[in-house]
Amino acid sequence: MSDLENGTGGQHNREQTQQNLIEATGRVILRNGFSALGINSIASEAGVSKVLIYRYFGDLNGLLKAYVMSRDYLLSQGLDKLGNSEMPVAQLLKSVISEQIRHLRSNPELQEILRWELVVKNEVTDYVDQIREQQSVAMLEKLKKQYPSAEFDVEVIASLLSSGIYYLVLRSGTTSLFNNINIASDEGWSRIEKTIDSLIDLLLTLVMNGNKK
Amino acid sequence: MSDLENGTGGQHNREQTQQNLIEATGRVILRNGFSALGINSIASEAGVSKVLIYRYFGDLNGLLKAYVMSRDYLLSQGLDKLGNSEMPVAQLLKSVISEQIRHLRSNPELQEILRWELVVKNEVTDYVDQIREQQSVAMLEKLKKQYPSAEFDVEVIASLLSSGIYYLVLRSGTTSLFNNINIASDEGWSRIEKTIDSLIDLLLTLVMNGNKK
DNA sequence: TTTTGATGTTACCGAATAGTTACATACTTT
DNA sequence: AAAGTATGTAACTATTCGGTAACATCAAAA
Repeated sequence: MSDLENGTGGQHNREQTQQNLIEATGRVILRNGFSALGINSIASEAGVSKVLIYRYFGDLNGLLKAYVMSRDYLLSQGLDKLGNSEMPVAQLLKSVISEQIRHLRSNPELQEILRWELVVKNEVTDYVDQIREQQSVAMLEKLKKQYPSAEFDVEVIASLLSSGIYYLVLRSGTTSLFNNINIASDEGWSRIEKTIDSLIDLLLTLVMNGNKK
Repeated sequence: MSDLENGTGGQHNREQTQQNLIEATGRVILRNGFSALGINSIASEAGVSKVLIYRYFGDLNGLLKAYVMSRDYLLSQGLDKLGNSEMPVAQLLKSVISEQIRHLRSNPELQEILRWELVVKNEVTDYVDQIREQQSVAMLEKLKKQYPSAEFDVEVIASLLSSGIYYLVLRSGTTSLFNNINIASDEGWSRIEKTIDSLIDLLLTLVMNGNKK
Protein backbone atom coordinates (compact mmCIF):
# COMPACT_ATOMS: atom_id res chain seq x y z
CA MET A 1 0.00 0.00 0.00
CA SER A 2 2.93 2.28 0.52
CA ASP A 3 4.94 3.05 -2.57
CA LEU A 4 6.16 1.18 -5.57
CA GLU A 5 4.89 -2.31 -5.10
CA ASN A 6 2.51 -1.88 -8.00
CA GLY A 7 3.64 -3.99 -10.88
CA THR A 8 0.96 -3.51 -13.48
CA GLY A 9 2.76 -0.71 -15.24
CA GLY A 10 0.09 0.36 -17.68
CA GLN A 11 -3.02 1.60 -15.97
CA HIS A 12 -3.95 1.98 -12.35
CA ASN A 13 -0.67 3.43 -11.26
CA ARG A 14 -1.04 6.72 -9.47
CA GLU A 15 2.60 7.75 -9.38
CA GLN A 16 3.02 7.03 -13.03
CA THR A 17 -0.10 8.97 -13.89
CA GLN A 18 1.04 11.92 -11.83
CA GLN A 19 4.39 11.90 -13.58
CA ASN A 20 2.63 11.58 -16.90
CA LEU A 21 0.55 14.67 -16.12
CA ILE A 22 3.57 16.65 -15.01
CA GLU A 23 5.45 15.87 -18.18
CA ALA A 24 2.42 16.57 -20.31
CA THR A 25 2.31 19.96 -18.60
CA GLY A 26 5.85 20.58 -19.73
CA ARG A 27 5.04 19.64 -23.28
CA VAL A 28 1.99 21.91 -23.44
CA ILE A 29 3.97 24.80 -21.97
CA LEU A 30 6.71 24.16 -24.48
CA ARG A 31 4.21 24.17 -27.30
CA ASN A 32 1.95 27.09 -26.40
CA GLY A 33 3.37 28.82 -23.35
CA PHE A 34 1.46 29.49 -20.18
CA SER A 35 -1.22 31.58 -21.79
CA ALA A 36 -2.91 28.67 -23.51
CA LEU A 37 -2.44 26.41 -20.52
CA GLY A 38 -5.54 24.74 -19.10
CA ILE A 39 -6.96 21.69 -17.45
CA ASN A 40 -8.35 20.35 -20.69
CA SER A 41 -5.24 20.77 -22.81
CA ILE A 42 -3.00 19.12 -20.24
CA ALA A 43 -5.36 16.20 -19.66
CA SER A 44 -5.76 15.62 -23.36
CA GLU A 45 -1.99 15.87 -23.89
CA ALA A 46 -1.48 13.28 -21.18
CA GLY A 47 -4.21 11.15 -22.71
CA VAL A 48 -5.96 10.94 -19.39
CA SER A 49 -9.15 12.18 -17.78
CA LYS A 50 -9.00 15.66 -16.33
CA VAL A 51 -10.71 14.43 -13.20
CA LEU A 52 -7.39 12.99 -12.16
CA ILE A 53 -5.84 16.45 -12.11
CA TYR A 54 -8.36 17.57 -9.57
CA ARG A 55 -8.05 14.36 -7.59
CA TYR A 56 -4.27 14.26 -7.45
CA PHE A 57 -3.30 17.92 -7.52
CA GLY A 58 -6.38 19.73 -6.26
CA ASP A 59 -6.46 22.17 -9.16
CA LEU A 60 -4.36 23.54 -12.00
CA ASN A 61 -2.22 25.57 -9.64
CA GLY A 62 -1.40 22.45 -7.66
CA LEU A 63 -0.29 20.70 -10.82
CA LEU A 64 1.79 23.69 -11.87
CA LYS A 65 3.39 23.72 -8.44
CA ALA A 66 4.30 20.07 -8.78
CA TYR A 67 5.58 20.74 -12.29
CA VAL A 68 7.77 23.63 -11.25
CA MET A 69 9.14 21.74 -8.26
CA SER A 70 9.95 18.76 -10.44
CA ARG A 71 12.30 20.89 -12.50
CA ASP A 72 15.56 22.12 -11.10
CA TYR A 73 16.16 24.53 -13.89
CA LEU A 74 17.50 27.40 -11.94
CA LEU A 75 19.44 25.53 -9.33
CA SER A 76 23.12 25.57 -8.54
CA GLN A 77 24.38 27.52 -11.50
CA GLY A 78 27.91 27.94 -10.33
CA LEU A 79 26.91 28.90 -6.81
CA ASP A 80 29.28 26.37 -5.33
CA LYS A 81 32.04 27.30 -7.70
CA LEU A 82 32.32 30.76 -6.27
CA GLY A 83 34.53 30.75 -3.20
CA ASN A 84 35.71 27.18 -3.54
CA SER A 85 37.35 27.46 -6.90
CA GLU A 86 41.00 28.00 -7.62
CA MET A 87 40.28 30.09 -10.70
CA PRO A 88 41.12 33.76 -10.82
CA VAL A 89 38.06 35.88 -10.17
CA ALA A 90 37.79 37.31 -13.62
CA GLN A 91 37.73 33.92 -15.23
CA LEU A 92 35.31 32.65 -12.59
CA LEU A 93 32.82 35.43 -13.16
CA LYS A 94 33.06 35.00 -16.90
CA SER A 95 32.35 31.31 -16.64
CA VAL A 96 29.38 31.97 -14.37
CA ILE A 97 27.92 34.41 -16.87
CA SER A 98 28.67 32.12 -19.77
CA GLU A 99 27.02 29.23 -18.01
CA GLN A 100 23.98 31.34 -17.22
CA ILE A 101 23.58 32.25 -20.86
CA ARG A 102 24.03 28.68 -22.06
CA HIS A 103 21.67 27.37 -19.43
CA LEU A 104 18.90 29.82 -20.17
CA ARG A 105 19.23 29.62 -23.93
CA SER A 106 19.06 25.84 -23.94
CA ASN A 107 16.01 25.59 -21.68
CA PRO A 108 12.87 26.76 -23.44
CA GLU A 109 10.70 25.60 -20.56
CA LEU A 110 12.65 27.82 -18.20
CA GLN A 111 12.19 30.67 -20.63
CA GLU A 112 8.46 30.12 -20.52
CA ILE A 113 8.52 30.17 -16.73
CA LEU A 114 10.36 33.47 -16.80
CA ARG A 115 7.81 34.89 -19.24
CA TRP A 116 5.10 33.67 -16.94
CA GLU A 117 6.71 35.40 -13.96
CA LEU A 118 6.62 38.67 -15.86
CA VAL A 119 2.88 38.44 -16.34
CA VAL A 120 1.37 36.49 -13.47
CA LYS A 121 1.76 36.64 -9.71
CA ASN A 122 0.53 33.73 -7.66
CA GLU A 123 1.79 31.21 -5.16
CA VAL A 124 3.62 29.24 -7.83
CA THR A 125 5.48 32.17 -9.34
CA ASP A 126 6.18 33.38 -5.81
CA TYR A 127 7.81 30.05 -5.10
CA VAL A 128 10.03 30.25 -8.18
CA ASP A 129 10.82 33.84 -7.32
CA GLN A 130 11.89 32.99 -3.84
CA ILE A 131 14.26 30.26 -4.96
CA ARG A 132 16.06 32.38 -7.51
CA GLU A 133 16.20 35.37 -5.22
CA GLN A 134 17.76 33.25 -2.48
CA GLN A 135 20.35 31.77 -4.79
CA SER A 136 21.42 34.94 -6.52
CA VAL A 137 21.57 36.91 -3.29
CA ALA A 138 23.72 34.22 -1.71
CA MET A 139 26.04 34.31 -4.67
CA LEU A 140 26.24 38.09 -4.57
CA GLU A 141 27.02 38.02 -0.88
CA LYS A 142 29.98 35.77 -1.46
CA LEU A 143 31.18 37.98 -4.26
CA LYS A 144 30.85 41.15 -2.26
CA LYS A 145 32.74 39.69 0.68
CA GLN A 146 35.65 38.56 -1.44
CA TYR A 147 35.86 41.60 -3.64
CA PRO A 148 34.28 44.57 -1.96
CA SER A 149 34.04 47.70 -4.02
CA ALA A 150 33.35 51.11 -2.66
CA GLU A 151 33.02 52.78 -6.03
CA PHE A 152 30.64 50.37 -7.74
CA ASP A 153 27.32 48.95 -6.72
CA VAL A 154 28.03 45.31 -7.41
CA GLU A 155 24.45 44.22 -6.88
CA VAL A 156 23.12 46.67 -9.42
CA ILE A 157 25.73 45.84 -12.02
CA ALA A 158 25.14 42.13 -11.64
CA SER A 159 21.40 42.67 -11.77
CA LEU A 160 21.62 44.75 -14.91
CA LEU A 161 23.74 42.12 -16.59
CA SER A 162 21.45 39.28 -15.56
CA SER A 163 18.34 41.19 -16.47
CA GLY A 164 19.76 42.16 -19.80
CA ILE A 165 20.56 38.55 -20.56
CA TYR A 166 17.13 37.49 -19.41
CA TYR A 167 15.38 40.00 -21.61
CA LEU A 168 17.44 39.32 -24.69
CA VAL A 169 16.97 35.57 -24.40
CA LEU A 170 13.24 35.91 -23.87
CA ARG A 171 13.05 38.40 -26.69
CA SER A 172 14.84 36.05 -29.04
CA GLY A 173 11.73 33.90 -28.96
CA THR A 174 9.77 36.41 -31.01
CA THR A 175 12.40 38.37 -32.88
CA SER A 176 15.92 37.82 -34.10
CA LEU A 177 17.25 41.38 -34.17
CA PHE A 178 17.70 43.70 -31.23
CA ASN A 179 19.67 46.84 -31.98
CA ASN A 180 21.17 45.07 -34.96
CA ILE A 181 22.39 42.24 -32.75
CA ASN A 182 21.34 38.80 -33.86
CA ILE A 183 20.00 37.49 -30.56
CA ALA A 184 18.75 34.34 -32.26
CA SER A 185 22.14 33.10 -33.32
CA ASP A 186 25.19 31.77 -31.53
CA GLU A 187 27.27 34.42 -33.22
CA GLY A 188 25.22 37.18 -31.66
CA TRP A 189 25.55 35.64 -28.25
CA SER A 190 29.27 35.13 -28.45
CA ARG A 191 29.45 38.79 -29.34
CA ILE A 192 27.46 39.57 -26.21
CA GLU A 193 29.59 37.29 -24.09
CA LYS A 194 32.77 38.85 -25.35
CA THR A 195 31.54 42.31 -24.47
CA ILE A 196 30.50 41.23 -20.99
CA ASP A 197 33.92 39.67 -20.53
CA SER A 198 35.70 42.91 -21.30
CA LEU A 199 33.33 44.74 -19.00
CA ILE A 200 34.18 42.35 -16.19
CA ASP A 201 37.89 42.79 -16.83
CA LEU A 202 37.55 46.53 -16.79
CA LEU A 203 35.51 46.70 -13.61
CA LEU A 204 37.64 44.17 -11.84
CA THR A 205 40.90 46.01 -12.46
CA LEU A 206 39.29 49.14 -11.11
CA VAL A 207 38.19 47.33 -7.97
CA MET A 208 41.67 45.89 -7.50
CA ASN A 209 43.30 49.27 -7.85
CA GLY A 210 40.77 50.82 -5.57
CA ASN A 211 41.52 48.25 -2.92
CA LYS A 212 45.26 48.56 -3.18
CA LYS A 213 45.06 52.27 -2.60
CA MET B 1 -20.85 62.27 -45.86
CA SER B 2 -17.15 62.85 -45.53
CA ASP B 3 -15.98 63.43 -42.02
CA LEU B 4 -17.15 65.35 -39.04
CA GLU B 5 -20.39 66.94 -40.14
CA ASN B 6 -22.34 64.68 -37.85
CA GLY B 7 -23.91 66.69 -35.08
CA THR B 8 -25.79 64.14 -33.02
CA GLY B 9 -22.89 63.49 -30.66
CA GLY B 10 -24.35 60.63 -28.67
CA GLN B 11 -25.08 57.68 -30.87
CA HIS B 12 -24.58 57.11 -34.55
CA ASN B 13 -21.11 58.57 -34.71
CA ARG B 14 -18.61 56.23 -36.19
CA GLU B 15 -15.44 58.12 -35.35
CA GLN B 16 -16.48 58.57 -31.78
CA THR B 17 -17.35 54.92 -31.45
CA GLN B 18 -14.01 53.90 -32.90
CA GLN B 19 -12.20 56.14 -30.46
CA ASN B 20 -14.33 54.77 -27.68
CA LEU B 21 -13.32 51.23 -28.59
CA ILE B 22 -9.65 52.12 -28.80
CA GLU B 23 -9.66 53.70 -25.39
CA ALA B 24 -11.65 50.83 -23.95
CA THR B 25 -8.93 48.56 -25.30
CA GLY B 26 -6.37 50.56 -23.37
CA ARG B 27 -8.37 50.28 -20.17
CA VAL B 28 -8.82 46.52 -20.48
CA ILE B 29 -5.11 46.05 -21.22
CA LEU B 30 -4.28 48.21 -18.23
CA ARG B 31 -6.55 46.18 -16.03
CA ASN B 32 -5.78 42.61 -17.11
CA GLY B 33 -2.96 42.69 -19.62
CA PHE B 34 -3.08 41.17 -23.04
CA SER B 35 -3.78 37.65 -21.84
CA ALA B 36 -7.34 38.38 -20.81
CA LEU B 37 -7.93 40.54 -23.85
CA GLY B 38 -10.83 39.63 -26.09
CA ILE B 39 -13.60 40.87 -28.29
CA ASN B 40 -16.17 40.48 -25.59
CA SER B 41 -14.29 42.20 -22.80
CA ILE B 42 -13.43 45.20 -24.96
CA ALA B 43 -16.93 45.60 -26.31
CA SER B 44 -18.42 45.37 -22.86
CA GLU B 45 -15.85 47.83 -21.49
CA ALA B 46 -16.77 50.27 -24.25
CA GLY B 47 -20.44 49.68 -23.55
CA VAL B 48 -21.02 48.88 -27.17
CA SER B 49 -21.88 45.88 -29.32
CA LYS B 50 -18.99 43.70 -30.37
CA VAL B 51 -20.33 43.62 -33.90
CA LEU B 52 -18.93 47.10 -34.33
CA ILE B 53 -15.42 45.83 -33.71
CA TYR B 54 -15.74 43.49 -36.65
CA ARG B 55 -17.40 46.12 -38.77
CA TYR B 56 -14.92 48.91 -38.10
CA PHE B 57 -11.68 47.04 -37.47
CA GLY B 58 -12.14 43.72 -39.21
CA ASP B 59 -11.10 41.67 -36.21
CA LEU B 60 -9.36 41.95 -32.86
CA ASN B 61 -5.96 42.30 -34.50
CA GLY B 62 -7.22 45.24 -36.50
CA LEU B 63 -8.41 46.94 -33.36
CA LEU B 64 -5.12 46.25 -31.60
CA LYS B 65 -3.28 47.68 -34.56
CA ALA B 66 -5.34 50.85 -34.38
CA TYR B 67 -4.79 50.96 -30.63
CA VAL B 68 -1.03 50.60 -30.90
CA MET B 69 -0.81 53.17 -33.67
CA SER B 70 -2.86 55.62 -31.64
CA ARG B 71 -0.21 55.59 -28.92
CA ASP B 72 3.16 57.15 -29.46
CA TYR B 73 4.65 55.64 -26.37
CA LEU B 74 8.03 54.79 -27.70
CA LEU B 75 8.56 57.74 -29.97
CA SER B 76 11.21 60.39 -29.91
CA GLN B 77 12.85 59.57 -26.63
CA GLY B 78 15.77 61.87 -26.96
CA LEU B 79 16.55 60.84 -30.48
CA ASP B 80 16.64 64.42 -31.61
CA LYS B 81 18.68 65.46 -28.63
CA LEU B 82 21.63 63.39 -29.67
CA GLY B 83 23.72 65.25 -32.19
CA ASN B 84 21.90 68.55 -31.93
CA SER B 85 22.50 69.20 -28.27
CA GLU B 86 25.19 71.35 -26.73
CA MET B 87 25.51 69.10 -23.72
CA PRO B 88 28.67 67.09 -23.09
CA VAL B 89 28.21 63.49 -24.21
CA ALA B 90 28.32 61.96 -20.77
CA GLN B 91 25.53 64.16 -19.53
CA LEU B 92 23.60 63.61 -22.71
CA LEU B 93 23.74 59.82 -22.47
CA LYS B 94 22.78 59.95 -18.83
CA SER B 95 19.76 62.06 -19.57
CA VAL B 96 18.71 59.71 -22.36
CA ILE B 97 18.91 56.74 -20.01
CA SER B 98 17.15 58.59 -17.25
CA GLU B 99 14.39 59.63 -19.59
CA GLN B 100 14.02 56.07 -20.83
CA ILE B 101 13.58 54.81 -17.29
CA ARG B 102 11.12 57.51 -16.38
CA HIS B 103 9.16 57.02 -19.56
CA LEU B 104 8.87 53.27 -19.21
CA ARG B 105 8.14 53.29 -15.49
CA SER B 106 5.36 55.83 -15.87
CA ASN B 107 3.62 54.07 -18.76
CA PRO B 108 1.94 50.86 -17.63
CA GLU B 109 0.30 50.41 -21.02
CA LEU B 110 3.70 50.45 -22.69
CA GLN B 111 4.88 47.90 -20.17
CA GLU B 112 2.01 45.65 -21.16
CA ILE B 113 2.90 46.02 -24.81
CA LEU B 114 6.47 45.00 -24.04
CA ARG B 115 5.22 41.97 -22.09
CA TRP B 116 3.05 41.13 -25.04
CA GLU B 117 6.00 41.33 -27.41
CA LEU B 118 7.82 38.78 -25.29
CA VAL B 119 5.04 36.26 -25.69
CA VAL B 120 3.29 36.84 -28.98
CA LYS B 121 4.48 37.37 -32.53
CA ASN B 122 2.03 38.74 -35.07
CA GLU B 123 1.64 41.66 -37.41
CA VAL B 124 0.92 44.07 -34.58
CA THR B 125 3.91 43.18 -32.46
CA ASP B 126 6.00 43.17 -35.61
CA TYR B 127 4.90 46.72 -36.24
CA VAL B 128 5.88 47.85 -32.75
CA ASP B 129 9.12 45.97 -33.10
CA GLN B 130 10.00 47.65 -36.30
CA ILE B 131 9.41 51.13 -34.94
CA ARG B 132 11.59 50.65 -31.90
CA GLU B 133 14.28 48.88 -33.83
CA GLN B 134 14.42 51.73 -36.31
CA GLN B 135 14.62 54.38 -33.64
CA SER B 136 17.21 52.75 -31.44
CA VAL B 137 19.40 51.77 -34.37
CA ALA B 138 19.31 55.30 -35.68
CA MET B 139 20.28 56.61 -32.27
CA LEU B 140 23.12 54.11 -31.99
CA GLU B 141 24.40 55.05 -35.41
CA LYS B 142 24.67 58.67 -34.41
CA LEU B 143 26.42 57.72 -31.21
CA LYS B 144 28.89 55.43 -32.94
CA LYS B 145 29.77 58.04 -35.51
CA GLN B 146 30.45 60.72 -32.96
CA TYR B 147 32.28 58.53 -30.49
CA PRO B 148 33.67 55.49 -32.17
CA SER B 149 35.28 52.92 -29.94
CA ALA B 150 37.49 50.13 -31.11
CA GLU B 151 37.69 48.42 -27.75
CA PHE B 152 34.03 48.29 -26.84
CA ASP B 153 31.00 47.03 -28.66
CA VAL B 154 28.77 50.02 -28.19
CA GLU B 155 25.70 48.32 -29.57
CA VAL B 156 25.97 45.41 -27.19
CA ILE B 157 26.58 47.60 -24.16
CA ALA B 158 23.67 49.83 -25.01
CA SER B 159 21.48 46.80 -25.64
CA LEU B 160 22.41 45.21 -22.36
CA LEU B 161 21.60 48.39 -20.51
CA SER B 162 18.28 48.88 -22.27
CA SER B 163 17.33 45.25 -21.89
CA GLY B 164 18.26 45.25 -18.25
CA ILE B 165 16.08 48.28 -17.67
CA TYR B 166 13.27 46.70 -19.64
CA TYR B 167 13.38 43.51 -17.68
CA LEU B 168 13.61 45.15 -14.29
CA VAL B 169 10.72 47.48 -15.00
CA LEU B 170 8.55 44.65 -16.31
CA ARG B 171 9.57 42.51 -13.38
CA SER B 172 8.58 45.21 -10.93
CA GLY B 173 4.99 44.53 -11.86
CA THR B 174 4.99 41.20 -10.08
CA THR B 175 7.74 41.50 -7.50
CA SER B 176 9.45 44.26 -5.60
CA LEU B 177 12.83 42.70 -4.91
CA PHE B 178 15.44 41.67 -7.46
CA ASN B 179 18.83 40.78 -6.00
CA ASN B 180 17.92 42.82 -2.96
CA ILE B 181 17.23 45.85 -5.08
CA ASN B 182 13.86 47.42 -4.58
CA ILE B 183 12.76 47.70 -8.17
CA ALA B 184 9.32 48.86 -7.11
CA SER B 185 10.50 52.05 -5.44
CA ASP B 186 12.00 55.31 -6.63
CA GLU B 187 14.91 54.74 -4.28
CA GLY B 188 15.82 51.50 -5.98
CA TRP B 189 15.69 53.14 -9.36
CA SER B 190 17.80 56.12 -8.41
CA ARG B 191 20.31 53.58 -7.17
CA ILE B 192 20.21 51.91 -10.58
CA GLU B 193 20.49 55.23 -12.37
CA LYS B 194 23.45 56.26 -10.30
CA THR B 195 25.28 53.04 -11.13
CA ILE B 196 24.57 53.39 -14.82
CA ASP B 197 25.87 56.95 -14.67
CA SER B 198 29.20 55.83 -13.24
CA LEU B 199 29.40 53.12 -15.85
CA ILE B 200 28.88 55.66 -18.60
CA ASP B 201 31.55 57.92 -17.14
CA LEU B 202 33.97 55.05 -16.92
CA LEU B 203 33.42 53.79 -20.43
CA LEU B 204 33.48 57.24 -21.92
CA THR B 205 36.82 58.17 -20.42
CA LEU B 206 38.24 54.97 -21.82
CA VAL B 207 36.93 55.76 -25.26
CA MET B 208 38.35 59.27 -25.08
CA ASN B 209 41.77 58.05 -24.07
CA GLY B 210 41.68 55.35 -26.69
CA ASN B 211 40.93 57.93 -29.34
CA LYS B 212 43.59 60.36 -28.24
CA LYS B 213 46.21 57.66 -28.42
C1' DT C 1 -42.21 61.71 -48.41
C1' DT C 2 -40.00 57.71 -49.57
C1' DT C 3 -35.88 55.36 -50.29
C1' DT C 4 -31.30 54.21 -49.25
C1' DG C 5 -27.24 53.44 -46.56
C1' DA C 6 -24.84 53.79 -42.37
C1' DT C 7 -24.87 52.92 -37.32
C1' DG C 8 -26.28 50.19 -33.70
C1' DT C 9 -28.36 46.17 -30.75
C1' DT C 10 -30.30 41.56 -29.67
C1' DA C 11 -30.20 37.02 -30.22
C1' DC C 12 -28.23 33.24 -31.64
C1' DC C 13 -24.53 29.53 -33.08
C1' DG C 14 -20.80 26.09 -32.29
C1' DA C 15 -16.71 25.39 -29.76
C1' DA C 16 -14.04 25.42 -25.71
C1' DT C 17 -13.60 26.47 -20.93
C1' DA C 18 -13.55 24.78 -15.61
C1' DG C 19 -15.57 21.84 -12.68
C1' DT C 20 -18.77 17.88 -10.91
C1' DT C 21 -21.44 13.52 -10.78
C1' DA C 22 -22.07 8.95 -11.82
C1' DC C 23 -20.28 4.95 -13.15
C1' DA C 24 -16.69 1.30 -14.54
C1' DT C 25 -12.52 -1.15 -13.85
C1' DA C 26 -8.81 -3.20 -11.37
C1' DC C 27 -6.24 -4.25 -7.41
C1' DT C 28 -5.91 -5.41 -2.18
C1' DT C 29 -7.49 -7.00 1.82
C1' DT C 30 -10.33 -9.79 4.51
C1' DA D 1 -14.36 -15.83 -2.92
C1' DA D 2 -16.26 -11.43 -1.33
C1' DA D 3 -15.89 -6.83 0.13
C1' DG D 4 -13.71 -2.66 -0.02
C1' DT D 5 -10.80 0.83 -1.97
C1' DA D 6 -8.04 3.14 -5.20
C1' DT D 7 -7.71 4.35 -10.11
C1' DG D 8 -9.79 5.54 -14.15
C1' DT D 9 -13.44 7.26 -17.83
C1' DA D 10 -17.72 9.17 -19.78
C1' DA D 11 -21.11 12.31 -19.45
C1' DC D 12 -23.03 16.30 -17.86
C1' DT D 13 -23.54 21.36 -16.19
C1' DA D 14 -22.88 26.14 -16.54
C1' DT D 15 -20.17 29.74 -18.45
C1' DT D 16 -17.52 32.08 -21.73
C1' DC D 17 -15.43 32.47 -26.05
C1' DG D 18 -15.29 34.28 -31.12
C1' DG D 19 -18.25 34.97 -34.79
C1' DT D 20 -22.68 35.75 -37.48
C1' DA D 21 -27.54 36.78 -38.83
C1' DA D 22 -31.54 39.32 -38.23
C1' DC D 23 -33.56 43.27 -36.87
C1' DA D 24 -33.97 48.29 -35.26
C1' DT D 25 -32.81 53.13 -35.57
C1' DC D 26 -31.37 57.25 -37.51
C1' DA D 27 -29.76 60.57 -41.10
C1' DA D 28 -29.20 62.01 -45.49
C1' DA D 29 -30.46 61.72 -50.44
C1' DA D 30 -33.92 61.19 -54.12
